[in-house]
Amino acid sequence: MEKITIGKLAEMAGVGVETVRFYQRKELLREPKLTGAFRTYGEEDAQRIVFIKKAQELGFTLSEVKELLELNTKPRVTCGIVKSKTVAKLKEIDKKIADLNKMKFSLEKLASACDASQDQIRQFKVQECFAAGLDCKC
Amino acid sequence: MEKITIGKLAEMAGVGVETVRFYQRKELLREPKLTGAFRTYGEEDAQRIVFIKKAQELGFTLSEVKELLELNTKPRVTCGIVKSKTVAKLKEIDKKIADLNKMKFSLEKLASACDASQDQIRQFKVQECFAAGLDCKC
DNA sequence: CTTGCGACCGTACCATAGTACGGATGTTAT
DNA sequence: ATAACATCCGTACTATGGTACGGTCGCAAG
Repeated sequence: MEKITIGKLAEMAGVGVETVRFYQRKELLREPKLTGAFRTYGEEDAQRIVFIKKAQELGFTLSEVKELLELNTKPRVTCGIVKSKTVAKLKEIDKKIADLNKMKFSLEKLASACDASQDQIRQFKVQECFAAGLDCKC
Repeated sequence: MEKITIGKLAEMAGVGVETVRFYQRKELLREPKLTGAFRTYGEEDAQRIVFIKKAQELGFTLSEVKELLELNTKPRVTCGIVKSKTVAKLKEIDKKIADLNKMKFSLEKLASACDASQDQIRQFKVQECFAAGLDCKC
């Protein structure tokens, strides 16, 4: 079998060794079984770290990521809770997507204003466009 | 005209007074003109703060937000630069949207697994689903 | 068998993004 | 005019998410 040490794991996941230990302290990663005195990891630990980094880039904090990851580790008895938390996370995600689309729309306008007349761009104000809760009316 | 003090501005934007001063020190907000010894703001400053908060929630750091905001404040001569920076930001945004959609897809699977058989949910692993760069193949 | 690399541990330090504090001064309502 | 409140400023403190440091110990190759 694979014998993934902490150093290999960190390299696989594209993080530092200290980050792995940090995530373990924060209980984002399980404490792995020991081979002798050393921790031994599996492929799934690397996947988990990659997920954590992705989710962070999308604006989730580590404790939110923890919640996300816990959604599937709870036993069957808490199925209703998992369901409602999942639905709540889905709402958050939809909101993020909607806001990003508004931002995208505004930036696309900026890009095409750039292409067109040089006067137009002077009129264009990103913050006006994004303003009032990212509701772009310009 | 409106006479918006720092306290009113903070309230309008849903942040603390100290946060406004902090953004000024970071040059995310202009230093406003003074009415006597006190700063006087406009509606657009509140909009700008709201934009900053939104963009942060979407995973942009303050210095990235600063870049976004600077896209429209540069003079005409830098139009080409503005254009290429805008396009770069649009790519980042598209990537975020794509990742959020993958996350959404996985969570929707989790939600429906919750509804269906109780055995199914035990099989479902969010991290497997999200793994390998959020490429969900489950 | 020893030397050297990697893992072990706790602790300390760092950047980012605020938040609080405290003393001075300005403004407003009674 | 004086109390009450808001603003001014710099400085200090906080939480989050790591990153680095220094010393010890285990393992494997020469």
